[in-house]
Amino acid sequence: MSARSESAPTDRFVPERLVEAATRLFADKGYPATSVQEIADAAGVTKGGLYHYFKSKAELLHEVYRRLLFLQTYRLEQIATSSGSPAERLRAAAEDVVTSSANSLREVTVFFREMHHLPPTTLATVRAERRRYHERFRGLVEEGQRVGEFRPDISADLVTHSFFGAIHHMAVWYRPSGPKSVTEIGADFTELLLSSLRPVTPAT
Amino acid sequence: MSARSESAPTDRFVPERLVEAATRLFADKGYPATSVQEIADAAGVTKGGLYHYFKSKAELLHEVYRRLLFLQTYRLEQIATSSGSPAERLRAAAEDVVTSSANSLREVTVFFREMHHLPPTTLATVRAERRRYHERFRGLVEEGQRVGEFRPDISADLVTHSFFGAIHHMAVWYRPSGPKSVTEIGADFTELLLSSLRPVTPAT
Amino acid sequence: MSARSESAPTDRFVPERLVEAATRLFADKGYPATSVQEIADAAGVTKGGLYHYFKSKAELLHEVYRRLLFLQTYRLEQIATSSGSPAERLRAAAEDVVTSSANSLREVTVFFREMHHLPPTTLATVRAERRRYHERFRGLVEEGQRVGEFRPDISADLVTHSFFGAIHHMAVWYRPSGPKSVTEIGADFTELLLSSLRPVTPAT
Amino acid sequence: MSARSESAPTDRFVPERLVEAATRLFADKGYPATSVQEIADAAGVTKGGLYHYFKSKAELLHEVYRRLLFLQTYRLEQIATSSGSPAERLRAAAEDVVTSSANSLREVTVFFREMHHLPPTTLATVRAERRRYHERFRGLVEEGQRVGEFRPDISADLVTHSFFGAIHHMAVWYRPSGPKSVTEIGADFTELLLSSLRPVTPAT
DNA sequence: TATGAATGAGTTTTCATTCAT
DNA sequence: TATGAATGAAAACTCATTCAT
Repeated sequence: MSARSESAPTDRFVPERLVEAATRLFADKGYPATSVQEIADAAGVTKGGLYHYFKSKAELLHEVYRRLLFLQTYRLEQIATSSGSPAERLRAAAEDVVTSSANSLREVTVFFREMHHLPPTTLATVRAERRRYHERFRGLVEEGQRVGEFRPDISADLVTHSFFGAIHHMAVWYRPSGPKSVTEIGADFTELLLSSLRPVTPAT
Repeated sequence: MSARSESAPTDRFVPERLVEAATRLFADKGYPATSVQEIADAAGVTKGGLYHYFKSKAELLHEVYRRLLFLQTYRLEQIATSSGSPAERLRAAAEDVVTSSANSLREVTVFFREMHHLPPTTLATVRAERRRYHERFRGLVEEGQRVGEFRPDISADLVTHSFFGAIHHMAVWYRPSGPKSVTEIGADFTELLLSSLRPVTPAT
Repeated sequence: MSARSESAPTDRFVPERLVEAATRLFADKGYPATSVQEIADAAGVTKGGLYHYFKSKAELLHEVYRRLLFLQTYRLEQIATSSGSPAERLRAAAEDVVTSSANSLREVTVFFREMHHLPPTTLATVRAERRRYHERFRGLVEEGQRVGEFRPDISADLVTHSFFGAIHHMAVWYRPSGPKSVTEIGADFTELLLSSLRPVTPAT
Repeated sequence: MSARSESAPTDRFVPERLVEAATRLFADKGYPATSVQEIADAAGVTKGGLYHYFKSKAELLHEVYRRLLFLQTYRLEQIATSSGSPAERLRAAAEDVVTSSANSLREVTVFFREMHHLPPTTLATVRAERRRYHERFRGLVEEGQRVGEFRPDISADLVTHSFFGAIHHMAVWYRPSGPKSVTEIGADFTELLLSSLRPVTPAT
């Protein structure tokens, strides 16, 4: 029913191709600098065809957000509710965020950089969901602080903001072709995060 | 600070007003979504007047970068070459970056978010200077690792990337009207940075 | 009234619903400002469905004209050929035009306002039929003038034009919810028409 | 300062030419069916130039209304406040409306036929002014009824509506090249109007 | 009989920039 | 030094119509 071969823009369904093209172009040139014509061309569709599936350019942007949010929220939820100590779960969550973000670099770039171009209502929804996501992650830090695994005198909020800032920033410097693999970078980032949370007087 | 010129006093501030207006608008709406007309209006100048001082919209964007880069580079240089242990200098540098970034939130926003709209040559220059800045900061980390003040098994490069990612991300959540002062946030961020660098086996 | 066909009962009314929806939308927004999609939506049909019954948007407009012309011509013919003095027949005709127009306000609006959007051949037909209608009505006035019931020194043509102009204009000010009933307005209009035709020296 | 020669579209000022072109095209093809491109072309200006003077297509339509309303209101006011019996003033007003409308046939056509395409606020203004105009004219009829010059049992409101309907309708049948001059038609229309208002029992 | 995908030409509007004054 | 008229290219979006199914 779906893709029988593995290349050519005519594979996969049209809306799929449109979202992919849009993601790539938005990441490369920014949302306002990308024309609907370019998206249509890149997806091998006419402009009219694009508007058959998405009622505006903004709706395409929204779709990029929906997909990333859905994916990330789902994964974090899975990890946060699994068994293991807070430190273990935070470690798993951090590694997962880093690797999945590295694999969706374009989406991440668009997410942070173009957010202010979302229509107001959509923006509110997206922000609310991102806040929930933030709180979920922060919750793991707080849990660890409560049970004594993490330094309690460092703001869990700040740690979370800092961590996601670092993730977002990956889009600026990380290149899949670079010297380190995604897994290594995930491990490094996680180590850095946990390192900053080590208790001042280690349990003897 | 600049221009001690000889023309009428109202004249002297026109370019200044233009850059300020442009910074604000670029931060609020993004570079491509801001029209030259809006900038001129916000600065109380006609479009023709704007083109008298800046030969293109891109040049205005460039100017925003020049100012921020100049300022930050200068301050970091001062601190890095001052006396004190690496840890002391890193602390001072980190605090300074946080507070000065918080005070120039709009410039920082524009810096990271709109960079890809710079004309190619300017972009190359800006990237080079940012790389130097990054290396200067990373150097402080490496120094501290060499003298044993910081954990040596954490990538100095990653720490630096992470830190600047966090700074940039401030523009997303920090509001001057929020509960914490700039100084407090600077202290917190710095503590977080240094905490992550604490040696695993504390100096006995 | 028409179509005693043999297909499914829901089918039979689709074209009917389409013409009604089109009439309403053309009257509200004008012919060019109404999209085929809107008409289809309003009739609860898909666009494809609409094109099954009408081969173009223009044909729908044409249909609005056909119906109104058929109706009005038929009624005037009936009245004009009935018995009674010219004044009596003119009175009956006028009352009938006013009331039937008031009951088909939307059709009347479309008739006069959107006529120039008819395709050329249709337009010619419609104009010819309207001219016949005009002449039929004017004939009644002229008859009355010949037999001395009406002032002979007033142009029958002008009276007719004026009367139909007034009728058309009803769409601008008349509202079914207004203070006067359709019958009252019909009586008033008729009185006004006949009043203007009264002989200068009343029959003694 | 103004037109030195009497033809060529480059004479007169640009906004003037644009309004004239718009009036003609709106009258010929209707407002929605007229493209901004056509107006610009007809006025010998680029589309950008058009938008330099009028901020939207709707504003051009509005301008057509402003001019006609201003003109007609001014003339009626002059006549209504002049000396003479109500009948004399009504006669003067009617003749003037007919002739000035005949000389602005296109404006009149646009006025009645395209009114519903005005933006809501403008529409409200225009309707209010038209209502004042209507009331002014109706006032003359009422005055004449009060002093016994006109039949009191005919609705002054209906007479006024009817008269303006007839005027509007002129655009449908009147051609400057026709057999009757504007003045003759004005006289005929006026005679018709006054004829309908003659008292039933003439003053003996 | 009816659908919905797709097209391509056309719509209004914006905008960075130039230039005569 | 500054203005405002003018341009021309490009933007987002709409729409009547066709057609395979």
